[in-house]
Amino acid sequence: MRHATIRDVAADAGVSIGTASKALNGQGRLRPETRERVAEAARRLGFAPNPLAQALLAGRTYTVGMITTDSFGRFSIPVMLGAEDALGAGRISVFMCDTRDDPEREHRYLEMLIGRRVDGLIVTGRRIEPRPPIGAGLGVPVVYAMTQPDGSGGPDGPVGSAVLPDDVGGGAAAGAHLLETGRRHIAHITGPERFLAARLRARGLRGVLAPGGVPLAAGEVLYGEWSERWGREAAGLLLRRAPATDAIFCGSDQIARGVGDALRAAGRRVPDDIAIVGFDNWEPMVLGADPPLSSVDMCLEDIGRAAAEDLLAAIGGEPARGVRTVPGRLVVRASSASASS
Amino acid sequence: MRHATIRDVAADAGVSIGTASKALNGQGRLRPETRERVAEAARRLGFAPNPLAQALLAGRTYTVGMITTDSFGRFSIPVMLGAEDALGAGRISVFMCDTRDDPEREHRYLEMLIGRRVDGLIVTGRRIEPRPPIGAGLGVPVVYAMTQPDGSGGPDGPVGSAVLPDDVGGGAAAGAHLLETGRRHIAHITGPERFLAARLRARGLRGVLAPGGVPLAAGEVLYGEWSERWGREAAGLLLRRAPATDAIFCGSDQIARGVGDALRAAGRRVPDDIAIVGFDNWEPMVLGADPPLSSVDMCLEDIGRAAAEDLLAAIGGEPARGVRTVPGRLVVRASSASASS
DNA sequence: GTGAAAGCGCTAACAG
DNA sequence: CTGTTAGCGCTTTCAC
Repeated sequence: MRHATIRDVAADAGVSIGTASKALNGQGRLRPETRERVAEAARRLGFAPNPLAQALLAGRTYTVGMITTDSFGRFSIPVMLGAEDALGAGRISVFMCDTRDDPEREHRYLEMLIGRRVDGLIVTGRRIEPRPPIGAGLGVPVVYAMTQPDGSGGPDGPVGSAVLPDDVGGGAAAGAHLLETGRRHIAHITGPERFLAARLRARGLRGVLAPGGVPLAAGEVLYGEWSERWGREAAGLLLRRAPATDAIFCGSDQIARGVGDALRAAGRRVPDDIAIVGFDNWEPMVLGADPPLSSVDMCLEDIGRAAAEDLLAAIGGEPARGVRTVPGRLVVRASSASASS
Repeated sequence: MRHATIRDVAADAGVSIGTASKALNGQGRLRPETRERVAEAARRLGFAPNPLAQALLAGRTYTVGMITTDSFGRFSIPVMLGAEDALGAGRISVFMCDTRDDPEREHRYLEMLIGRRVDGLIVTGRRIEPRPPIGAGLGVPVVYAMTQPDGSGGPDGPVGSAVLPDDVGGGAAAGAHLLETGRRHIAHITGPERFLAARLRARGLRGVLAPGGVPLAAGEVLYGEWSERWGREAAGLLLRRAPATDAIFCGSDQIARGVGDALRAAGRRVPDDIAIVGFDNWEPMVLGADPPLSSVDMCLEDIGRAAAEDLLAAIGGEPARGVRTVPGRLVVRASSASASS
């Protein structure tokens, strides 16, 4: 099944190639009847223009490269999905590249993508900390999603814009929800302090507790790891240090799972004695828990979509600047129902 | 930074375009010194041939389309990673397409990929049951990974080959391991019976129990759902029906988690009283569990890699036929250590 | 209104 | 050994 070319269409319609092209693209002035004849021929032959030829001529490929350092992990996947969705709607195809966090692979992919004349690049990651920019003077727009370039981009100014989740807002939403449901001894167990996301979420939480004069249970944020194990360990610690705790906001759903297990083992009921709110809204984790976990959803697909929109705008000549944040949303489930008291 | 063209290189080296091409591609007979001069010019100018032009001419794009129905879920991601890895090594780039299980989207993507003249297609899924073939007479080879086409492919014979995990082997490995570690009352809790994967895993387990005259604890496979909730429920059921059970092989890690929680709640110790083996070796699940879960790893990346290899072979004119199975491996962790007795 | 011709960047066949 | 030519499929002047 060879592809029909415009030549075939022209022959079939009894016109020249140039005329056929004009007819198909609505260019120039042609007799409507000619246009129709060409359209008809194209339809009959199942003609579709060869994008390679078009690209060669136009210098635009309608492709973009998506580079992830995250092995398509839990975070970058939804981001990529959202981006792919938004780009696909604009008839843009996506080359996917997984660098496995290897700078050398990243470089190879970058060369390949530029070589293939992509119209733009989306770089995704698993951590929001600034990373070395992917390259300067590439000649194509770059948008970062779930990660951001460090520095201000060198001599040429910023090398691209970035779209990030609203970690501060997420922490605040969790805190507000716990306050609203009557909790007054709220603790925070989260990942390593060196993670910007952990610090921002903590800041968001503090931001809503402080105005109400509600201190953090245990007096401080319990930084540790992003693991269930740490959740279990920290919960034990917390029960000893601050037995009055009636709510725990966790920096991840995995931590929340560990916390839940430890509370149950210690004979505390969730949510009656202690409410739990997680972060990520990672379905298998939050729905598998007993009771199901309330959690902050970063709306990763929206981040991807936003990044794609910014990229399309940049390709169109209207580059976004700086960092943009996408709001998340709190999903309330049984683990943080109102205290029964 | 405009891309240097072969014309620039030719000019810089003081030769004609044709000569430059030959020099760069090692064709024809040229004076070594000329070759060197051209190579030098290319290097200096950072020349890289325009793949669009090459593709236009050669009718090969060195791109393949990867279509997933799974929204890049837990199963298709590692598969895609493996495939992308193997293809990337062959300098082939991957267009990624997520159909969200929507036949119409699938069709759109298919048209787009064929239109872009991909050299081949990889179709991945989340279930191994036969699915409607993606299309017949596409003119490009297709390999299915983690899914397979139904029918025998219509008038033209099979429309492509398929690469699947070894579910039977996985079930057998789990059973053998439990027998070897001294368990004799082995139960099986798994997902819905309508899932081929569930039936195959059960078959594998039975295949190793039967020869040793070891009956299945509770007398039958407990089919249910792929969820923690079902794991909890089924474990309760099992303890009532077959209190002597000393090992449970679970059809998924999520089920295994639920089982573990229920056993703990019932006062049974893992692994001392009852061993647990899961399936999928899904790291966040198996490592987060307490104790960490033994689990069967389907080696999804290998499946992807195998699919990519088959596709490359097919593109090269040596299409694979039928269904190929990739061996998994059992990862033993604390949840199935030998009975202490 | 329509056709002929040039050219996007490259390779392959043929002259010289 | 090297240069010239044709052409992949398409769009876009520019004549007619």
